Amino acid sequence: MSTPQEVAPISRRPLHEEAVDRLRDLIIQGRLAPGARLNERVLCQQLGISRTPLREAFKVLATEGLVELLPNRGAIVAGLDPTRLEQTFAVMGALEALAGELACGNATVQQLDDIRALHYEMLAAHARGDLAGYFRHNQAIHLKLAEASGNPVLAHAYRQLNANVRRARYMANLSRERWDAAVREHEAILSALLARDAPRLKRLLAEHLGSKLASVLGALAERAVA
Amino acid sequence: MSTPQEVAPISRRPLHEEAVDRLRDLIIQGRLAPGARLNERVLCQQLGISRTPLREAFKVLATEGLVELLPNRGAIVAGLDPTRLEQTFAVMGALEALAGELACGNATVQQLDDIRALHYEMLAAHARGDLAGYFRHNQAIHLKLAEASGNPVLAHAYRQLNANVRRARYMANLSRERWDAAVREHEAILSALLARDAPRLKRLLAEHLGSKLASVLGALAERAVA
DNA sequence: CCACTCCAGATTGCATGCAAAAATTCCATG
DNA sequence: CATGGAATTTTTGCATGCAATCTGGAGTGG
Repeated sequence: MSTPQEVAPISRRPLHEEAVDRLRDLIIQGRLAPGARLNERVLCQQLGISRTPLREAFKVLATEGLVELLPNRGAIVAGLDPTRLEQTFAVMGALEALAGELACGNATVQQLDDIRALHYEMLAAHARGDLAGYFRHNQAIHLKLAEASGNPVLAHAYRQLNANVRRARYMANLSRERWDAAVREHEAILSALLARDAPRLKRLLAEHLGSKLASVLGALAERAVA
Repeated sequence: MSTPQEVAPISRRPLHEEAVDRLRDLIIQGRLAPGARLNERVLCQQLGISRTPLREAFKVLATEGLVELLPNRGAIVAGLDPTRLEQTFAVMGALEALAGELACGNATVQQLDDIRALHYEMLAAHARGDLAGYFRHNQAIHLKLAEASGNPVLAHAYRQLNANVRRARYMANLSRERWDAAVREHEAILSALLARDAPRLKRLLAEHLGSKLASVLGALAERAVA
C-alpha cells in the first residue's frame, strides 16, 4: 500500500532563493518602486533572514537587471525608462518569434491542451472583469508558449526579460478597449498555434507585442505626466 | 586650471565581482571542467578572499548558467552537452539576426570603423596562425556588432549566452579549412555591414552561426569519443 | 546666506564563527 | 571479501562581528 507517488518534496530551499523570489515579486508589483533604496537592515527584519542570504539575493537580482548595485552605497531598484522598455520589447519580439516558430513544430499535444486551457481561464477572467487574474493567465500562456518551443535556453532568456515587462504592466493600467483587443489577438494567436501555422503565428505574435508596447508606453507616459 | 578630464578610475571593485570575472574566465577556458566541484575553501585560498564574496560569485554565475548550485552540496561547473549548445545557438541566432539588422540602421561610423579595425587585427592573427588572438578578435567583433545595434538589452543578453559558446570553442579545436572558411565568411559579413545591407547581413550571420555550430558540435563529438 | 569642514551615526563589505548537513573513514558482521 | 552502519571529518548555510565608507548635520569662516 501507501505508495508515495511523490515522496517528500520537503525541499527546504536556500534562504537566498526564497529572498530572490520575494524581492522579485515586490519589484515586479511595484511595491518596491524604481530607484527605491534597499536597506539591508530593514529587509532583513521584514524577511526574517540575516544579511548574508539577503545580500546574495541582491547579487542575483542585479544580474537579472532588476536591481542596481552601488558600491559602498547599497542597492536600489533598477529604473524603468521607456527607452529601455522599448529595447526589451525588441529583444522579446525576436525571442517570441523564435519560440512561436519552434512551438509550432515541437509542442506536444499536452502542451497545446495546457495552453488552450489557460486561454479559456483567461477568457473567464476577462469576462468577469478580473484584471489580476487576466494578467496571471496571460503571463502563463506566454511562458508556456516559450516552454513549448522545446528550447529551455530560450524559455529561460524569455523569462528573464519578461520580469521588466511585467513590471511595466503593473504600472500601466489597461484601457477597456485595449483589453478587449488583446483578448481578440489572443484568440487569433491560439488558433494559429493549434493549427501549427508558424508564419501566421509569428506575425500575430509580433503584432500583439507591438500593441502591448504601445499600450504600456502610453500608460507609462500618462503616469509620468501625472 | 588642472582640469582632470578623467579623475581617477581608482575603482576598487567589490571582491565578488572580481571573483565572478575570474571564475567565469576559468570556466570558459575549461580550466574548471564541466561537472567539477567548486570547493569553497580551496577557491578562497586561490583567490585570496573569504567565503562570503566567493559564495556571492557562485550565485551570480548560477544565474548566468555557468554554475549549478546543489543545495547543501556546494556548486559544480555546469555541464555543456551538445543539445544544450544547439539550443543556445538557436537563441543566439535570433539575437544576432536582430543585432545585425539594427546595427545596419544604428551603428555609428565610429563603431563601423572599430569593427573594421578589429577585422583587420583578426586577419593578422589568422595570417600568423595565432589561434588565440584570432578567437579574441573574433569575439570582440561579434560583441561590437551586438553593441552597434544600439540596444544594450540585446547586447547584454547576447553576452550572457555567448559565455557558453566560448566555452565550447575552447574545447573544440578548429580545423584549418574551417578556420579559413570562417575568415572568408567574416569578410562577407563585414562587407554587408559596411554597406548597411540588413537582409544580406542577416543571411550571412545565420550561415556563419550555422557553420560555427556544426564545427563546434563536430569537434565536441570527436572529443567525446576520445 | 552660502560653502566648507568635521564629526557622529548609520550602512556597507568582508571575515569569521557556529550549527546542520554531507562525505569519509573505520570497524564489525555476514 | 563485500556490506552496512556508526563515528569522525569535512563542507556547507547562515548569522554575526568588525573595520571602512558613506550620510547628514552642526559649526565655522567667508
